[in-house]
Amino acid sequence: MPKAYDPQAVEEALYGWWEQKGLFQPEQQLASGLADPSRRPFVISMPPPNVTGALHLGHAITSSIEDMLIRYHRMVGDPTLWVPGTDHAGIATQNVVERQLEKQGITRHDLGRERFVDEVWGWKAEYHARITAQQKRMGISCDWTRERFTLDERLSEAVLEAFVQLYEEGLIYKGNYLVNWCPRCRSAISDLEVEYEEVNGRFYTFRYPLQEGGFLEVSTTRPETILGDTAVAVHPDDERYQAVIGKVALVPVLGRAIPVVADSYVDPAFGTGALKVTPGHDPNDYAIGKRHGLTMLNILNSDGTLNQAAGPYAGLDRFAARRTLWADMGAAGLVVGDKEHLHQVGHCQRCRTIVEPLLSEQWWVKMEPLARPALAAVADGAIQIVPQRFERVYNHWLENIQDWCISRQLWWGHRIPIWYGPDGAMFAGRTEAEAQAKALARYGSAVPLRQDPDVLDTWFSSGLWPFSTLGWPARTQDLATYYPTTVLETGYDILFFWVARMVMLGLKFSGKVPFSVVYLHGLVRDEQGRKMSKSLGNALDPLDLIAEYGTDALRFSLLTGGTPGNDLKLSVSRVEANRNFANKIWNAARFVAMKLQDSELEIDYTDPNSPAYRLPERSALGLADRWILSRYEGVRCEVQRLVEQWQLGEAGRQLYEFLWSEYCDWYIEAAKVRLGEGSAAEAAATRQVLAFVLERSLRLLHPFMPFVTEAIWQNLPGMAAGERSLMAVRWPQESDGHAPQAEEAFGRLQELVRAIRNVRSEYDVPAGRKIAALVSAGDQVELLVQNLPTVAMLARLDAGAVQIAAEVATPGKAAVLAVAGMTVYLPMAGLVDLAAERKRTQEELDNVDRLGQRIEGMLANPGFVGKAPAEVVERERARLAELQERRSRLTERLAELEA
RNA sequence: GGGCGAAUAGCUCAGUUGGUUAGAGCGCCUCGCUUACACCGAGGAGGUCAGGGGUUCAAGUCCCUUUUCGCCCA
Repeated sequence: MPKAYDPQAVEEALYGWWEQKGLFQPEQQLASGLADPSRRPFVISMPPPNVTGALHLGHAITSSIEDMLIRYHRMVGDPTLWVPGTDHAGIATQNVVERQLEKQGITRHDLGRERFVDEVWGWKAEYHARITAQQKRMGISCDWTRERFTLDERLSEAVLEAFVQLYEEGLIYKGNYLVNWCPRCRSAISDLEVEYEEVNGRFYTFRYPLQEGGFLEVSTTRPETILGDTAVAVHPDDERYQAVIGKVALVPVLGRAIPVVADSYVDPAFGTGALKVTPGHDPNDYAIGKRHGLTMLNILNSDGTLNQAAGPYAGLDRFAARRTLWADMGAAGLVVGDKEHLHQVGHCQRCRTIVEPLLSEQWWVKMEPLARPALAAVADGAIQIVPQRFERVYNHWLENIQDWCISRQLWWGHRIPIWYGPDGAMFAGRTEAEAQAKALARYGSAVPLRQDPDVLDTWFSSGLWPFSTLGWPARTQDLATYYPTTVLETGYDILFFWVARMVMLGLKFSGKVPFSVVYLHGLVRDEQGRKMSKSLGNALDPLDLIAEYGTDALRFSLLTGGTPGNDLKLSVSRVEANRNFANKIWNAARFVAMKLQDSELEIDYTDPNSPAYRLPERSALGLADRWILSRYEGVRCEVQRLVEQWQLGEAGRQLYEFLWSEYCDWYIEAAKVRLGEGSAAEAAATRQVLAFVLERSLRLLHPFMPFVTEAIWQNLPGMAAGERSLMAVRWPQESDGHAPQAEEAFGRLQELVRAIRNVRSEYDVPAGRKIAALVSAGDQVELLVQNLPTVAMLARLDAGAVQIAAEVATPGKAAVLAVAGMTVYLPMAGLVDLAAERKRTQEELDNVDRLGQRIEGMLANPGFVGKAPAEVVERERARLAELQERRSRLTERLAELEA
């Protein structure tokens, strides 16, 4: 093993080897005997990345968490399936390709639909290879043989089936309503795809001429919509405007006559209290228009220019029209003024263009009937959301759900399976033939049919993902075995977009919840908490981090850097620290492997999937052995509990702490003594314990850091034999290491060693100098005598010059420690400064007194003694006794110093 | 306007049935190449757990409230 762990040297080869072993597939897990066929499969549908996207930290955190869960469950023995795939991402992908064509001066219309779509498929092929290669760098153990793409033939069949069923049940309908229109994408988008941003706009106030003379002052943020006004509204109770209700106003410039209506929607306190009403371009005005039977006028073309309804302004872009109209109105004396105005403006999620509400004929899904069962699934616990607080967000959205606009005026996507007859009649069909058959039934003869040109919202197909990937609508074996899936893991930002829709569609089409747990992670942000973005230039590329620090370091950082549902600020220094952690384990393993060489290790091969280092007889174990075995068992138990409770970060942190601060810092150091100075039997026992704890810890850590753990495991004698993989070794069962007395006793030795090191440091004793010690050990003589070699090595004492007795004679010039129930004298001729000793002792005494008083206060409180659990009271009593004992030692010492 | 989250060491964060003197990483200070590791080891400094009130024998943790920041929804 090289001196430093080099991730680049091992990762890609290990990944290829894992993949080739086939154990990412549940069939292989069962065949190898790793998975237990009687256990319920553990299944995750991977959130499919955009096929033309590049791996970013959002994918990286998703991969890290899901792979951690998958590896854990595979080791536990569940038949484990992780279904990967990519999403065609309609608008996003079409935009990317269009922009690319633009560079060559071509628009998609130049190519025509068919050639354009071919072009996108070409892109898909190229970028698909790139994104999956990038995902593999993360080490994800998903079943690539089951990889899917939302536009695959089988998945497209699922989309058609879902659409036709919903259509036939009346849950999908076509209608002319107000939609969010992106003039750049030239498509409708759904409510969710509109992002509101605060914009510093202007608030324009002008005079609305009345037919009978006079004016009504009205304000707007979008003057160009004046051209689409079909009413002016005031509040019915507004005294200022009683006289104008029912009168006729004239649209500026156009002179169109429109009514003045009374509607209580109008806020008399806002602006002038009179509202221009544009039902064709504003959702609130649309509602007013419906109530008053107003004309719905559309003044916009699909590209955001004004249409014929705008009269002289036709052909102008909406913003140019705004300026021109306002200037014209100024010339006509209608302008009152304008001022700065901060307001929320809707932008297209994909291209940031300002969205226009627009009347348009689109396809919709009726949501309320789908939402009700989805609410119930969470309410009755069929689906558990982690963290639980997101249930409220989920509920609120579903309780106030709006119908979903699913048609997009794009070319890249699933085409709407509706055909129109010559008279406009609609025929839904899973195939054109099915539609034709329906048409034949209606017309009695074959007629030419025209398919709807639009495609479906990408999220419509994503909503079917957990079951379409498993074969639905066909009744496949996979569907029967692996559906419903177990966990849906994703970022909280797509709770509505994706999660809620999968629940609704899953319940609708499979009659079952699509997953029983929703685990939501936070967004990865930069160190200042800003969203990572290309334009800010603060985006960290996971591949760069992997190249510099290794995949395990990145994974561990993402897993332990935060808590579920909360955003995670990723700092490079943290990744670096975790790279160091990987190196630390690597070196601990180097040490162990070196010590194991040529020794005969006892290995139990009973379970071919789980070779195990045997433990020595209990009687052969030293205190440090019993201590580390007990700590190992504690951590094993805790890690398992935390993982089962979705506290993955805490589980990882505990492993870090255990391996570094206990196994490396204390156990390995202690082991050196018994390996070097102990009997052959002691050395052999120590080797077994070193190997046992390391190997078991590697299993526990493997789901978090798969590469370094596997690379080390391959080097452990007797484990891999060149073919076994740590990935497919059983998760450790409970061991019988639990030994609280050993933990207590070793803890005392640690306390003692720390105290001596502290004094050495205070007195600047060089590390190389071994010092003498006299210890009044009271009833701990035996503990100390037995472990003297260890303590001597750790505290750098001269073992030959250590005197231990229940009470030793007080030496002269010595530093004195009252610790762990003992008094330790460190005679350091010429070094001890009496004044400094007095000060140090006094400070310690003060500290002991302070603590003692606190506890005395608690114990004197009848409420505490009476109401606190007995064990808590008992613990405090014991602590007090110990403090009192320490206090008397310190007082004694102080008296000596002052004498 | 409604909802949610955050506020803990200089920085980034843990702290999940309320119970030892509140922890880690990085940074900082002092030592040290002690035969796994300088991607290291030993020791140390550093916190009125945002403010206020309450519940409790006991509050960083539960309740109320205020402030600041962020997000979601309308």
